[in-house]
Amino acid sequence: MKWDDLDKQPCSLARALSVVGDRWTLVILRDCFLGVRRFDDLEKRLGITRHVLADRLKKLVEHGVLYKTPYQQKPVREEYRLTEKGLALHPVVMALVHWGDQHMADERGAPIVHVHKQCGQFMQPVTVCSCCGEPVTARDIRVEVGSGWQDRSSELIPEKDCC
Amino acid sequence: MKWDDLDKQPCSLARALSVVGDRWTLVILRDCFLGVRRFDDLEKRLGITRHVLADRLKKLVEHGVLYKTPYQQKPVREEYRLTEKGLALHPVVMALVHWGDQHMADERGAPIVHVHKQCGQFMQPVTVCSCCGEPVTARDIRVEVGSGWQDRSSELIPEKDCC
DNA sequence: TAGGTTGAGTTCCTTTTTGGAACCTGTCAA
DNA sequence: TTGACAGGTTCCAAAAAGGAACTCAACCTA
Repeated sequence: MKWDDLDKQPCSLARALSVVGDRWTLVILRDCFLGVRRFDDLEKRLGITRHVLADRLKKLVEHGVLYKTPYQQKPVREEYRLTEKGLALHPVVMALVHWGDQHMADERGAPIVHVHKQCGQFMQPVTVCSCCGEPVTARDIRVEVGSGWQDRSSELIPEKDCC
Repeated sequence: MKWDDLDKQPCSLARALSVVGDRWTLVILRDCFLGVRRFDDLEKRLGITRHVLADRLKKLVEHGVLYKTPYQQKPVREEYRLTEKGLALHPVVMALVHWGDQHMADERGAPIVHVHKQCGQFMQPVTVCSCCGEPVTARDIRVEVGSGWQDRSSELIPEKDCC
């Protein structure tokens, strides 16, 4: 299967990855979450080549994850900012950063820490159930077919558990 | 910057993406979380080419995300299973699926739904603060330098907020 | 007013990665 | 003896990424 066909699968993860699943996109979005907004700043910080950066930004704008807005006239200069759809990716970024902190950090520990403005404490992201509020892990979840399912591939959910 | 240098950055997201940030890895891991374990099953379900699949599985084993374990002798056949490090990626997968459900689904809704075994309800993942337990969004977080920081690039955290 | 700088890209060419198909290796079953 | 199965490897063409140079319009500076 070609990568561009991934978003046609009946799978939300595949659809999400068709937007953010390439080599550079989430690194770009990390910087957007840190407040970086300009093409040149992104290029300097990321060490990405300019035409890949231009391409990724265009796609993110097309997908409604970022939007361009002018910050000066004459000459017109535009910056990229997160839309609500883009801001909604924050749990993804936090989850990845947390996994990196836990499993990929060196002996010095986390390079960046997060402060929760409301409670003022250093925090890690915890994933909880929207119904009962308890923390969930892979072992606590069972998967079922939902309304968006097309039964043309009825074998898509195996019987086995992940562990 | 080359992709292979990404894990040398003082950034947990970059380090995480050096493992799971390519086009196919998270799709493979999605199937692992669904209980798919064998090379052939992965190939059939994913539509990935065999040598990319072999390469990604090898890398995931090298990084300790999956492990190989024999399920028969003569001939030896091995399957791939998630390690604890791999299971710890579940919040990442859940966050991506949830974002896909919310922002990339068609009119039919989510193809797959999750049941929380403990409470028996359909659930969505919610990211909360590890200290106060309140839900957190991008706007609720402030970033600070942590112990793993190397100050060779002191400009890495801009002053601006993300929105 | 000539020359340099800035921001945001494009273009061109080379190197790496994918996609797609075919091939290989043990074992078992017909 | 042939074929199937599982789990790969090998080969080649096509697509994507890396790297450097070029563009363009407006501004700054001497």
